[in-house]
Amino acid sequence: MFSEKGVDATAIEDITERADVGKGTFYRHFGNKEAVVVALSESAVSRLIDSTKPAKPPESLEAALEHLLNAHCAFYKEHAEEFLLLFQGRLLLKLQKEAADVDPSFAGYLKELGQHVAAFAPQPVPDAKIRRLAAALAGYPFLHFALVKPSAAAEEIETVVQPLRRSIVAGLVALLSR
Amino acid sequence: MFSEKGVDATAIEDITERADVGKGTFYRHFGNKEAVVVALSESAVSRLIDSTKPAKPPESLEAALEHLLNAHCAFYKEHAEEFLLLFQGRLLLKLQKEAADVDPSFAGYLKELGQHVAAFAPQPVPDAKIRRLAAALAGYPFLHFALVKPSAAAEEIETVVQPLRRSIVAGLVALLSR
DNA sequence: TTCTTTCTTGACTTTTTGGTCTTTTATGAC
DNA sequence: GTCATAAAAGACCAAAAAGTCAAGAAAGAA
Repeated sequence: MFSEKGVDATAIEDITERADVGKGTFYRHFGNKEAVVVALSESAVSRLIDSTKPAKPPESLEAALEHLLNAHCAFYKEHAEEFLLLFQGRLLLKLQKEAADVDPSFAGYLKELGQHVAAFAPQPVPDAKIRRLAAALAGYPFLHFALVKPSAAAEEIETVVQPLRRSIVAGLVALLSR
Repeated sequence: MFSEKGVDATAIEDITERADVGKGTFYRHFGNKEAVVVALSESAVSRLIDSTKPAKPPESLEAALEHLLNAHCAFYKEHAEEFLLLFQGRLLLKLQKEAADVDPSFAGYLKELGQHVAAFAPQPVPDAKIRRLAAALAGYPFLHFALVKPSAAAEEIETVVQPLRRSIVAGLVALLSR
C-alpha cells in the first residue's frame, strides 16, 4: 500500500483492513505507522546488503563497483517498489548534501558500502563520498531500465549498458581515489 | 514546505501560517491541497520546458539529446527541490511502466519532449519510448551530481561527465531509432 | 464622505485519523 | 472438560486536520 499511495496517504485503518485484522492487533505488533516503515526498510536494506555480497572477493576497485552496480540493478528489477520506498522522496537529495540525518537502517547500508570499497582505497574513504556512491547506485537502475527493457535479450542489454556502466565506474573510481 | 516535510505531512494551516493569510483566503484561491500541488507542478513543468528550448535548432538527434540532458541537469542544479517534487515518488516508476495515467501538466511535458526528437525520427516516436526518454532525463541529474560536485571546476566536470553523457545519448539514440 | 462591492479573517463545525481499552475468542496445560 | 493465559477484535475517545461562514476591513465609485 505504501508504494501504491504513499506512506503518508496510507491510514492505519487501510493497513488493518487489507490485512484483515483488528486495530488492536496492529498496535500489538507496531507502535505506530513509522515502526512499520522502519521494519520494511530494515528488511529491504538487509536483503539489498545480502545481494551485494560477492561470490568471490573482487580483484580491483573497478570490479567491486561494477558488482555493486549490477547488484543494485538486479534488486531494482526484482523489487522495484521496495527499492523506490527506500530511495524515495528526499533521500537521494539528502545523500548528495551534507545531511547527516539518515535513519539507522540506512546507516548500516552505508557502512556496508564502505567495506566494499575499503580494501582498494589508500586511506579511509570519508562518509560524504560513500553517500555519493550510494546516490549513484540508487540512480543507476533508473537510467539502466530507461535505456533497455528488463525483458530485452541479454546481449542487447550488455551492448547498450556496458558503456554506461563503464563510464559510471570510471567516474566513481575518480571520486573515490581523489 | 512541500519539499521540506513532504506534501502529505504539510497541513493547510502550515501553509496559511507561513504565507501569513487566513484560511478563508487560501480556499478562495485553491480548492484543496492537491490544487496547490498541481499549480506548482504546472509552473515547474512550464519553466522546465522553457529551459529545454534550444538557442538554435540542433543538427542531429545526438545534439538534441545532449541538449536535453544538459538542460535537465541545469534545471536540477538550480531548482533541486522542485525537480524532486516533480519526479518524486512513483512517477519514475510510472514512466517506465505502461501506466497511462500521468497527470495533465506532465502530459504536456512529454509531448514537448516528443517534438524535440520528432525531427530526427524516421516515423512518429511511440509514447512508451518518450516516457523512457523522460525517465532517463529524470535519472541523469542524480548520477551527474553523484559523480561531480556542482561546485567543481568546469573542466573537471566535463572530463568525468562527458563519457557518461555520451553513453546515455548513444543508448537513447538506439532506443529511439530502433 | 458615503455607499457598495469585494476581499480577508479566524472562530466554528465536520470529518478523518490515531491510539486506547474492554470484551470476546483462541490456545494450551493439566 | 476446565481453567489460565495470550491474542484478536472493534467500539470508543481524543486530537488534528479539513473545510465553512458570518462579521469585519479594504478598496473603489459616485
